[in-house]
Order: sequence, then C-alpha cells, then structure tokens
Amino acid sequence: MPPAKPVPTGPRAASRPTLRDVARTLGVSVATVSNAYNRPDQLSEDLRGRILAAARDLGYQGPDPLARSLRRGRTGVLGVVYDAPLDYAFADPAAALFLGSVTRAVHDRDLNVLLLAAPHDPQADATLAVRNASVDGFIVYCAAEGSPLLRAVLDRALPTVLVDQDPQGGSAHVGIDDAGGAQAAAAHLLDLGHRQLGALCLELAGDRHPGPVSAARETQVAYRTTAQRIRGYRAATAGHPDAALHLMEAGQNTPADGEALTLDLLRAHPEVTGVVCMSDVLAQGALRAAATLGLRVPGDLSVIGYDDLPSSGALNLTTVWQPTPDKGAAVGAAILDLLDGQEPAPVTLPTRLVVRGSTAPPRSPAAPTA
Amino acid sequence: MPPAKPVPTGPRAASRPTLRDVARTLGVSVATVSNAYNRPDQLSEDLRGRILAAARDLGYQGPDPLARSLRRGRTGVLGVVYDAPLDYAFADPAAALFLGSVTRAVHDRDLNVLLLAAPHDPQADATLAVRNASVDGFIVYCAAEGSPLLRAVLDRALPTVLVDQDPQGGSAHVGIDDAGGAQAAAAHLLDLGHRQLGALCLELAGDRHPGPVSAARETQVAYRTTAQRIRGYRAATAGHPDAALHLMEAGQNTPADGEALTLDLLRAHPEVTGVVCMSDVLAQGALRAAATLGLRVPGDLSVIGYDDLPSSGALNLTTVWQPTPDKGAAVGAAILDLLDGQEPAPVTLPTRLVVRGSTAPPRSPAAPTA
DNA sequence: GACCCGATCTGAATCGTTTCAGATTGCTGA
DNA sequence: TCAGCAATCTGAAACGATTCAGATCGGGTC
Repeated sequence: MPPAKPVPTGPRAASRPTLRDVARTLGVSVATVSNAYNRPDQLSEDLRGRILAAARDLGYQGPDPLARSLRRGRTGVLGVVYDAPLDYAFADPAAALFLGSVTRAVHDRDLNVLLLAAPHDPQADATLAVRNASVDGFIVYCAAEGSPLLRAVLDRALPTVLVDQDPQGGSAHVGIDDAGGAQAAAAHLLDLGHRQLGALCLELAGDRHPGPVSAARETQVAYRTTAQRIRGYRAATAGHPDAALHLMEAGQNTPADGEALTLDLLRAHPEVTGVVCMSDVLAQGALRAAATLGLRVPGDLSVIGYDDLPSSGALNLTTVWQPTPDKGAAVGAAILDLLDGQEPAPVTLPTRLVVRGSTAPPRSPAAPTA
Repeated sequence: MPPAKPVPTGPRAASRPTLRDVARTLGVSVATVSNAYNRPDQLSEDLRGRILAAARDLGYQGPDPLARSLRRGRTGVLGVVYDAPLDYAFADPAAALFLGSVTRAVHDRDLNVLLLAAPHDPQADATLAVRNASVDGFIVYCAAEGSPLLRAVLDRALPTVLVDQDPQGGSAHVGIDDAGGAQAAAAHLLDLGHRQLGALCLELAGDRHPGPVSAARETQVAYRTTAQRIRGYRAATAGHPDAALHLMEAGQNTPADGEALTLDLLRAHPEVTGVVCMSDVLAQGALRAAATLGLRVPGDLSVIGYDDLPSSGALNLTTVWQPTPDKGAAVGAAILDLLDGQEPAPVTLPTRLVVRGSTAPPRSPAAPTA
C-alpha cells in the first residue's frame, strides 16, 4: 500500500492569505494570480480586475517580498557597513550626510539600504550581521585594514565598493584626496607663520588608544583615512625644518573628545599656536577647549577642521571641504555598475581648503598678552 | 506512458554551492547539514566537523539568509521609515543621532535596520519601498498626518512604532514633550523682556510652502511635532498681551533655509529681538543671518534652538535639549515588546531648556547703537 | 477544411532552507 | 532475551512566490 498522502490542513487559521489562497477562491492558477501582479499583459483586463478585487476582499497584501526575492535572486537591498557601533559613527554628521547621498543615488533604481555595523559588545561576533544579511551588494564605509568585518564582507563575494579604503579583493573603490586636503590645511597654518602645530587625529587603529601618538604607533596605522591625512600633515611640515607637529589620537570622533585632547595637547605643549583636526567634530571640541582656557580664536589659537559640515559655517571654522554628495553619487554609480556586471573605474575626488575666521597669523612670541 | 521525469541539470555551472551540494558530496541528508549549522547537538561532533570542512572546501558560505528567513518567518530586519528623502532627513544631525540610538537598542537582539524613505521624484510611487520591504516591523520617524507612506506601513499590519506622531492603528507610540520644550523656549525670551518674537518652524505640511505662515495655514498642520511646538510658543506668548509672535515656515531643515528665513523675517519685522527655532540646524542659520546683518548675538538678537546637538555647545547656543539616546532606547524597547507579542505602554519623554550664551535681555528700544 | 496564430490561462519545477516525524543503531536494565 | 531508550541521522513537507513550456480556443487566411 502506498503511504497515505498527508491530508491538507484545510483552510488555515487566521494566518496571512497567500497567492495560493486568492487563486483558490477564484478557481484560477497561482501562475495567473502572480501574473496579475507582475505581468498585466499576460491576462485579460477582466480577469485581472477580478483577481485584484478578490485579493482586496481577502486582505491579501500582494506578493510576499521575501519569497519573491528568493525566487528572483535579488533582494533590492544594499548593505552599508560601518566598522564601528552606529551611534558612534553617526555622532559625526559627515557620516550621516554621506549615507544620505548614497541612498539618494541608489533610490532611483529602487534599491534600499540596510545598515550593518559592529556590535557594542566586543565579545559578540562582529561578522554575524554581515554573514546573515540578505543583500545584493555591500558598501563598506569605514573599516580598518584587515578588520574581521571587512573580511566577512569580502568572503560573501558580492558586488562591493570600498569607501576611503585601499582597493582589494576585486571590489570597486571610491575615495577622496585625503592627503592633499590635510597637506593644504597644515600648509595654510605654516604660511600664516605658525611653527608649533598640534594635530587632532581620528583613531589610528581599532584598539582604543587615545592620547599622544608615539612614533611607534604612527608607523602602524590601520585606517587608511587617518594614515593619509597624517601623511599630508607631515608632508607640509617637512618643508619647514623649524616646524614641529604634535599628534594626538582621539578615542571617539566627538566634540567631547576633541575638547579633552586639546586641553591635554596645550598642557603638554603650551607653545602650540595652531591645531589641525581630522574632522570638524573634533575641531568643535578644540574651539570649546580654547573658550574654556580663555584663549581667543584665531587670535591666540588657530583651528582647522576637516569635512566642512553645514554647521561649520555658523562656527566660522576654517576647514577642508570634501564633496560629500559627489562621493555618495560615485559610490552609488559604482555599485550599480557592479550589479550590472560592469567594472567601474576607481574614483578619487578632490578636497579644497575653505578659509574662514578660525585661522590667523600667530601672535608674535614676545608680544604681551592683549 | 508517464511523462518523462525532467533530467536534473547535473553539476550546476559556477553558481554558488547550496546546502544540498555539501550534503551530496558527503552522502548525508540536507537535514543533517542544516543541523550542523543550527543545532550542533543534533549530530556527532565528528560528522559535524566533516560537514564544516567539506563546506569550506566547496566554498559554501553557510545557509542562505533569504531562504532561511522565508522558512523561519522572520527576517531580523526592522524598517525605519522617513517620510522625506533621506539626504534631506540626514541634513539634521538629530535625525542621524536618533537613528544611531535606535540601532544601538535593537542590535542586542541581532536586529538590523533597513532605511526606507520617500523618493526624490514626486511622481514615483512613495509606497513601493514600504510594500516591498522584507521586515519584521516598522519604525516610523517622521510622517505627516495621513501620508501615503504612513498608510502603507499600517496596511502591512506588522509590529509598528510611531515616533513623534499621534498614536493610531494599533501601533506603539514614543514621543517627547514637544509643546513643553517650545513653551519653555519662548517663555525664556519673554522673561528676559523680549516682546517681538520670531519663530522659525519646520514644515507644517508636506507641500513645499516656505515663508511667513498665514493664519489659515496655521490651522492645518500635518506634522504633529510642528503643531505641538507652535502650540507651545503660542501658549507662552498668550500670557503676555503685548507680545507678538511671527511664524516663518522652512522649506527644508537646513542652515541655509534658516538663514534665508531669518533675513526675510527681520526685513518684514525689524522690531523682532528674539527668535525661537524648531531645530538647532535652523538656529545655525539664524546665527549666520545675524552675522550677515552685522547684528551681535545675543546683544542685538537672541536665538534659541531645539535639539541640543553636540555642535551647539561650540556655538554657545541656548536650546531645548531632548533625550535622544533615551528616545532611541524607548523605541527599541517598544518594537522588541511588539515582536514578543506584548503591548508596550506609550512613552513621552521630557525636554529641558539649556541656557547658553545666545540669549540675553533685549537692548532697550531707545538705546543708541553700541 | 486544414493550418497557423495570438491571446489566455495552467502545471509543475524551482529558489535554498528549516523542521517535524520517524527510522536505525547500539546499549542498558530487568 | 527483549522492551526501552538515547543518540544519530533521514525523508519529505513546508515557506510563498516566479517562470518556462505547453494547453486550449476562437478566428483569420489560403
């Protein structure tokens, strides 16, 4: 005797109706109902109308996105990967602005963005989210050299674009002229006559190591952006044998860290008259520190940022502008190319020094206060 | 004759290996391979090791997330919905900070966040992204009363939390004391002696209508946040019969718009000595406008913001603080409750006036300039 | 009348998993 | 000796769609 065919479970409970349910109530095939949604030209207007009506009556919401993605082999989702907890990342408006410009670029093709980030808990498996993400491609925004997260992304072997990172593993690359911008910033201060400079750096590596940067540490920078900008600062000072550059590393990219770092810097090196910062957010902290110490900007201390945030206009902050909207557009274009099977050319976008009111020649050393 | 069984396509091309492929190479069942990944206790350590090894050799990356989601009925993704193009939304760091705090709250449960927003093209179907999103729930951040996007979300009948919005349709609610904060801001200026006030408002409705707010328009505010804050401003001025409040509506929440609006305001009402703003971003614009006009802050013009962004410290801006991290945590807790089948209580968080240096008593009317 | 064609509609395979309900095996205790 | 049981492993049914290769049918052409 053949094994009894399992009895179908009759009309299912209050569960969501499926394509099959609406097919059954009309006595048509599921293929036809599917066509009613996806290929209106494949069935008569009349039947299509009846199907859509029946669907409405049943409370059917249209084809399940998940099942559709599985069958079609595309999800319509791009993973944007930050190698840091997201609330840290978004403490910098520049990160958010970039994200906005990326989504703008990919929305036209009906792609959405899934946020993937490192967990807060350092014990937790950082790669889990990346490994379990249902996406058509990745955009990696900020990852240290050799980070597990980055490796997990590359392992997925999906279309991937690396932002501000050394190209590797067959992925596309978009970046800015980090070194050039930094060099311009430091050169600006040197041209004004400053010789004792401080630099507020973003993290050099994923380990938390805030404070003065040792020569040893400076040789092993994991983040490309940080490495390039240090290179720029160094290149500028190299032209002035009498110039000194004191590097400070931030634990987090926040005004609070920038303020603390500046206080430390000026305590250790009171001779410093100009500070270059790797972000406007850090520069905001430097401005606060100056206010705390009763130093006038730019009279007693010159400050330069990096990014040119919208708020930096109101702060009258001299800074290095970068083309955030273009960057997002370039990233979007690159990932779309990859999805289309084409190989996009690497992109490096320009930066530009924006001189505002937070920089001026140093007070001459011997001059009396005020 | 029975129809010939279709011939299996042999070893598939260079396509990605599946669970079945690794099962076949070891001669075990797919169930066992699945268990090797999901239920290590269901098979011997020995076999499990061989399976994982074979998987590695084949280049199998682990169970496909999509198929897994379909079968399990959960995606591990939450949709965060903005009823505006994302690059506009993220022009306000407050939006980004909120998003960061939400992701922080849900990451602990291995949930990720999918960004869903209105398209730039007003012709495009705004609801498409929401209808096609594979998510376990929604968080709606900023939607006008009766917006199609909001309706589309509610139609999906998934766990949903509404942020800064009137509760409706069985969804949870998290908000702040918008009116209270606004009232405190306006009251602060009135207490200082100001009587001619300007107010820089966020959009009143989804149509783009920047400029002075007519009485008619004021009666039909689509955004709850805007409505509540206007109510707060009005409540404060109501106590002073000799006080006037001039409402200006922003087209976008950006410093540029805030600046333009302030210039318009002061041109039309030179008697204004204090400006309350519905965001710090707009307040940044007001500060710039003052600088442009050669007005000193707070000597000639007092300015108050809303949000207390990190950058507002450096700007020395008096503003209304709101507990962004708590808000994200509350939203996260609410959505997790809903996913667990529980009904979270509505949450309303407090706001607080932070007095800094951008507010002072008005220069006495008759006093000579400087 | 035979043939072909376009317009509609259907059957069934497939996407890649998870999981329930056994089957098999070897061992223990009575 | 044999029922009972724990430890392993398997078969096959979902999950909810898309899509390809026909089937059916009425009408136009020669």
